[in-house]
Amino acid sequence: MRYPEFKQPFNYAQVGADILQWWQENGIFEKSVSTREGRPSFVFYEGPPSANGAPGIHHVMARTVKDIFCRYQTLKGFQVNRKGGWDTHGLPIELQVEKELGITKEDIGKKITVEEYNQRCRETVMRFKHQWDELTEKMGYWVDLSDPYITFEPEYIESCWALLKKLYDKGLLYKGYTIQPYSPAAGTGLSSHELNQPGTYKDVKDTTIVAEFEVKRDEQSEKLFALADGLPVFILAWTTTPWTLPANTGLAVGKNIRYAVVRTYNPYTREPQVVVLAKDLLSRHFSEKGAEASLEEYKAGDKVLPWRQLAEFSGGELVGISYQRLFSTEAGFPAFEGEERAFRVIPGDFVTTEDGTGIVHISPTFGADDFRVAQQNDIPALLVADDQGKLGPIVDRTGRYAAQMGEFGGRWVKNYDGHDDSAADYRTLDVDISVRLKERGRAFKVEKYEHTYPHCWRTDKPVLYYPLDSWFIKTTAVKDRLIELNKTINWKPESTGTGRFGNWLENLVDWNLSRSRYWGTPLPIWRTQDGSEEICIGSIAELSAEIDKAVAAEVMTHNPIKSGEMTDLHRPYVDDIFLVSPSGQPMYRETDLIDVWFDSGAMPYAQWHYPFENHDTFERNFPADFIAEGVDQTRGWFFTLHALGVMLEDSVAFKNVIANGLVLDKNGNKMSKRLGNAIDPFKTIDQYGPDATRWYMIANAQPWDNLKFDLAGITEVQRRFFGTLFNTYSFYALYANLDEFQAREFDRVPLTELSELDRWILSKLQSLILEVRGHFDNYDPTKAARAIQDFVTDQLSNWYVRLSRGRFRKGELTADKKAAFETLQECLVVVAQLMSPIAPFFGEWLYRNMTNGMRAEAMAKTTPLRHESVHLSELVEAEEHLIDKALEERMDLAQRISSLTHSLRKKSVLKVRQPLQRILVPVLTETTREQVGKVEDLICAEVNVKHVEFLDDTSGVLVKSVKPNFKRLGQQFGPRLKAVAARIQQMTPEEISQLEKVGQLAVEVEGQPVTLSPEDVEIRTEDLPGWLVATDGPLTVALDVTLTDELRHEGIARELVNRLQNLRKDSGLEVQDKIRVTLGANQPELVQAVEAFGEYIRTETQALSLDLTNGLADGAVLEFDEYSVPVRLEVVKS
RNA sequence: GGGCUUGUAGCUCAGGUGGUUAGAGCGCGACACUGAUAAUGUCGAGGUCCGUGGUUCGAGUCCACGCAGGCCCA
Repeated sequence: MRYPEFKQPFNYAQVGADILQWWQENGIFEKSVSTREGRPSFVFYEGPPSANGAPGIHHVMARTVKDIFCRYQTLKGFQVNRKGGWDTHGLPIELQVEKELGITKEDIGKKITVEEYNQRCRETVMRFKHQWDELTEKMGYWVDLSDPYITFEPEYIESCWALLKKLYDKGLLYKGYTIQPYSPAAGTGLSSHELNQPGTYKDVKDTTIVAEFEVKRDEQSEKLFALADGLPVFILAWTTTPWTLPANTGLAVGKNIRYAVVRTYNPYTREPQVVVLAKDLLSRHFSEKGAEASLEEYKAGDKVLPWRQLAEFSGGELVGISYQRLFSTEAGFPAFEGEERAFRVIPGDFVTTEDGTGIVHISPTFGADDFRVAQQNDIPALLVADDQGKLGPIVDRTGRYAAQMGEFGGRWVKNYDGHDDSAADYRTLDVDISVRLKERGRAFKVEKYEHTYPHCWRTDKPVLYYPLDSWFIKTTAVKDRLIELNKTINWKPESTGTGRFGNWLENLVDWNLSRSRYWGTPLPIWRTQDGSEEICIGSIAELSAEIDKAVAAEVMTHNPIKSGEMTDLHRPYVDDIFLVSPSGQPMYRETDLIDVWFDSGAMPYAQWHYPFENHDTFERNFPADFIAEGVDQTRGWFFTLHALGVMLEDSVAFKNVIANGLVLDKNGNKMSKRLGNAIDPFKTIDQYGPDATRWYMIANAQPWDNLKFDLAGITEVQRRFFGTLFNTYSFYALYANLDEFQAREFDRVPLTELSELDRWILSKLQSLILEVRGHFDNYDPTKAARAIQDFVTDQLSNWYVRLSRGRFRKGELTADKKAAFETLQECLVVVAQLMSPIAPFFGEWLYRNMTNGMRAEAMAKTTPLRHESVHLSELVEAEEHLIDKALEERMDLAQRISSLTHSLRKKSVLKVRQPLQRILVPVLTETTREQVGKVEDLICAEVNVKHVEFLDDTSGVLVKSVKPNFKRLGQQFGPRLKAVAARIQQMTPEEISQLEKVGQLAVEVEGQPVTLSPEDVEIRTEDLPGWLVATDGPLTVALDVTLTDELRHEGIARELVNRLQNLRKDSGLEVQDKIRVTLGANQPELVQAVEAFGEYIRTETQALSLDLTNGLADGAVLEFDEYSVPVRLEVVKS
């Protein structure tokens, strides 16, 4: 057997396993790289995954996208190195280890040494590596797993250090501080990337306060007191974080916002007072009834708060007013440096009248905007000294009030330590502060309010905005260049590049590098205690040289690098190294680690240990031609790659990028283990096979759209696409083997001798090659997949093979039969190749089944099919001269005429098995007649009629109608179009005829002469009087339903064939088995049919003889229509 | 609140530059075809193309404003 044959049901998962094994045994992946040595390279960067968790189905999606283009470019002849990598540092691993050990950050260095802790991280981070490797192999993702880059290795860290030093030398690395999101529970500042984690922003109900700040009476405020009639005046400010109120040092107003001065009462103490708030927000705080209620008669128990607006001021007029501190030193709260400059009204550009009071309470240590406007207006922050005398905010790093904070000293700002807060009388700090303010008449409104607030993505606790020392990379210095170069990157989809990424670049801030953690790349900067001298280390050698100086200065006892004691650059070892400054001062390492995103952004350099070695390799592999990751990486890996590329090389780091969307469950919900709707990638691949899984993911939606993952979709792909392709192959294999046919690359039937059908499918095939190449080149795998699928199912299987079956089945191996085999063989081999980037296993299976028999000769003659694997082959070029548009057009006509005829048969209840005499096709042009004439045989065979009859003008039976060509007429007539169109629809047959013959027609529309040309209308035939017709656009078909005796007899013959074939099948006969048939001669029509068409019946059913007899009583009976025919069937063993 | 994005049949998706009957597959019902086919064909049921305005002779398509979902950020 030359072509392997397979039984249904076909096991696609097994193909995956078998091909995988064959790849591994024969080193096909390695060969796909090594055989391209010396060819131009296509550079791909693997974004490193972290192996501290099990891979999910979305990883199959992401990696399929990556794999497709690497395989495609390999087919195109490029060498595609794919170095794998692992992302190993960072908070997720640390938190996982803490959880497993049952410790917190505070315990590190106490309950467990940093050394042990980091060792534990190192072990944990690769825990799921074997699962990742297994998935990589099973899904057919080709990446070099044997020599991956690993971000915790000394060489990798050393590269990062070298890059940092380059930035340092360029002045792009600096120490500063900002108000940053900070997670007291995790004990760390949160990067913007971490705050970008899904689920970070949550709706929470907090106690909120509209606090009353009592205005001091002075020159500035006299205009208010002049209205107040002796009452105290308060400024109202709203906050959702009452715990920041004791740190208040200023109030911000909008310069152009209008503020109202209102006479009213304190709702809690019922004291009369005057308050100030934004005019636009009056209705939020006061009712309409209150404006009418008597000011004088307000008393305890009244629900309606009376109020009167006294005056209006702009924010600018309020600036400079002073007010009393809310929590005073007299009440036990601490004095602080610069207090005399505090408690003033200042302008703030961020103030709105969206909510609150239009006045914003400012605590410079707890808000980024606050910090900025406070600095601009010389408002001090409230700072207190810690036990070492160092000044800091009123909240310490664990999220607790400083001891100095009077009655609230030592209180938790939020529940960061997990204390029991379930008791009914439990009161949060926010509540206690509210209560105190209410008692003192300093609260105007206290209420629970639901708003969104960021939470630490891992501990789930609310973040604090908190001042932290930080090292920054000054990305703002190269902002313009980042934007400029970004415009040269081909983003898929484009909007992610221009919108999401581009807008982000437009609003860039400096990159905060610092992380106060343990497991990560240490910041290689040493400083003197006073910070006046510092050094940035760029290599191990440099560090060693500096240690030598320190040893000489007796700051260090010996050099642990030279002695071989220090082989790891992580903490705690680097922290034990002290250097000496030029002035002889000891220098200590800045204890920060760097953002893990620096690690991954550094992979173009660090994966090669550049700049310490592999200069050539780096040069050859920078920048990347292609990367692909999830859209969530936009401000993560995509950004850090780009930023470092621009800052270090003044270049993009990648030229083409696909940002793929999320994989959701079939209902569009996010997959999560908790909800139990997560799809197990291993089970999916085991059950459906890798190819159908990959194909479904790619064909169903564009990679950058979210994918609603539905297993039923894989089944459909498997049935419809892979099933059809498998069957097409099986058909080829079955008949090729029966004929002992072996395709060769030589001695093929010449093109000129091929049938219409052959030349048609080959034309379609070339168009497909062009189309698929175009889509892949354009990084659009979905359109490529859909084009291949449509070709295989609609064109190849459902038209070419369907209409060619007879050619394969019958007789000797004639030139026509050989041509059919060769054409189908050509199509299948090309399809195998085109599909192989998306379905690498099935593509390989099909390619090898189709070509293994040709290999020896191909190798001997060095022809295209010499390659043992489709993935080693070279992508076929479209032979454009084979594309015959006229042929494609007339085949399209054949398909549509057939479809119309089927439709007519259905209406007339005439099954296809019943032959009919003719169909009638009106033709308006000679070319249509010629086109249809060339495919007449195909149509007749498909719809079982004897011939196609054309009707033209001379027949005198055509009824024509016209349809306005709106596109053309609209441009010509504009507003008059409706009238013109109406006139056209009223055209008489004579007018139509004149338009056709003369080439123009003068008519009158609304009293105006209008000249119509044939292009202005579409002339079509719609009806044949006396005939049942079907139409499809300009095509009309009529069916002659007259049945003659001969046609009836042939119909009977075909029924007999059908029943006999079924009987053969049911009896378990093979296709090539011969039979002898005896039929009961019990009906005259039947006897006539058998006599007339006996030869036909015998050929179709492989019958050596076909006899009629009256004596058949027992045995099987063939039943159809009104007939019931006894039959005896004998098998003839050959 | 801002940026980006999606909204077309029960489901998944197509619908260059505006053109008058909005398509496909799946699913559902019926009938048919088939010695490769668990495939396929024909017919049928199923659409206020998210809404409201606007531009235009003409809007699923362009513009504005909304609504709903998603992602990212404040």
